[in-house]
Amino acid sequence: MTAQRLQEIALRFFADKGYDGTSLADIAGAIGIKKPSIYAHYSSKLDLFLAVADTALHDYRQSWRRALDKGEALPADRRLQSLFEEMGEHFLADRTKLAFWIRLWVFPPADCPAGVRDAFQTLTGEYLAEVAAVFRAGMEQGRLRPGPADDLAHALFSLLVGFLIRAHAYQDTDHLRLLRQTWDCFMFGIKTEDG
Amino acid sequence: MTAQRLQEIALRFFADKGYDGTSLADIAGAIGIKKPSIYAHYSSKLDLFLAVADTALHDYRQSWRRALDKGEALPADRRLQSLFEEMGEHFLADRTKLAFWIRLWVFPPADCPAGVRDAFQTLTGEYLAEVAAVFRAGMEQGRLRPGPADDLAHALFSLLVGFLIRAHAYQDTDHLRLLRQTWDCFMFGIKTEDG
DNA sequence: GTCTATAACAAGATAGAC
DNA sequence: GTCTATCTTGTTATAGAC
Repeated sequence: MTAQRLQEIALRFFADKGYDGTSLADIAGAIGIKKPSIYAHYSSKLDLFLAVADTALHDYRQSWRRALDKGEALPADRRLQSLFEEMGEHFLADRTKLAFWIRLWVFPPADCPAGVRDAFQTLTGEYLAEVAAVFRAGMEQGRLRPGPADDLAHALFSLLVGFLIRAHAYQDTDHLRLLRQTWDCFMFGIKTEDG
Repeated sequence: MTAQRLQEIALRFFADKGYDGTSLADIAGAIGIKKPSIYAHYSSKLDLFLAVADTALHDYRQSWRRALDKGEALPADRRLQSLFEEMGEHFLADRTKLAFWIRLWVFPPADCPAGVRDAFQTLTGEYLAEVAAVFRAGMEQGRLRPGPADDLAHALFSLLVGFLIRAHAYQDTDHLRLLRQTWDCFMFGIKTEDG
């Protein structure tokens, strides 16, 4: 199916050069067809982008849904760690996916319909609500410090986002080690007890 | 000076719509001149961008240089906190500056010379080295847990970046409260001592 | 479904008058 | 320094043959 190939290649270009920086000739050339042939599969450049974005949103939801389910039986603190590492490894494993995801969330194209941005925000809101629930469970179990669960969920999300963006910008270092180190800070703090 | 006005307006457009998404006609129109007049001040669109980027890089360096100096007399843990909050507040105070900074670092334009990206990386490298030194000092003073100072500096940087990008995407919530909450997690951890 | 050809337009950049 | 006019190139998109 050429439509599928088009999405794959378009994802690469949009992730790498951005929506405005990508021309349909680039995409067509990369899969060996001519530019007008794209219109047999997608009615416009934006239509192609929306198809790619839709796939990305589904993948995003699936990734945290699966990561949450995977650690369901764990105590809350271990579940959060599992979630953090699973999400980190998920995006680290595919840099193209990561770059597209960041671009879609942080700098969507100017003519991107508001519905897509809202869908992203809604998904993230659902994710944050789930994470906050795990925080509350951990506090009730006495395994996590008492605190504002919603804010803590946002803080953990910030940490994940920052880690991923740093990984996007620094392509060289040992990210898995840093992922665990970053998690340990969040878990145990950097301060000594007697400070 | 029209050249100065051009930089200010260009900064806004580049931050908001990106380099590729901004046309010289947009910029010219916003300050009330015509497109060709820009060429009396800058030899090309890229030349204008580089001028803006240069200013942004200086501002970036100055912000962490000043934040580091400001807390020089504090003990290491308080100094890190001061640094984190100063940097956070610095970028939160000017969303345009923040958006341009993120774009320049994470998704520079395709025709952006490698020198500019390298300059950014070098600046960040210097910053990370300074932060790592503060970590080491804190460990020697017994106020911070022993650990890999370089990795911890990166982790703290990730946290700041994630917080800022989250703030860029969610323009509504109370960011200063979340900034402090996020810091507390990093400082004291989320785990109870007896876990 | 893919192609050639072309329309319609926007963008960066230059020439030359004022 | 700013303008009008123009050039050139690149882009999205369509028409119509195969």
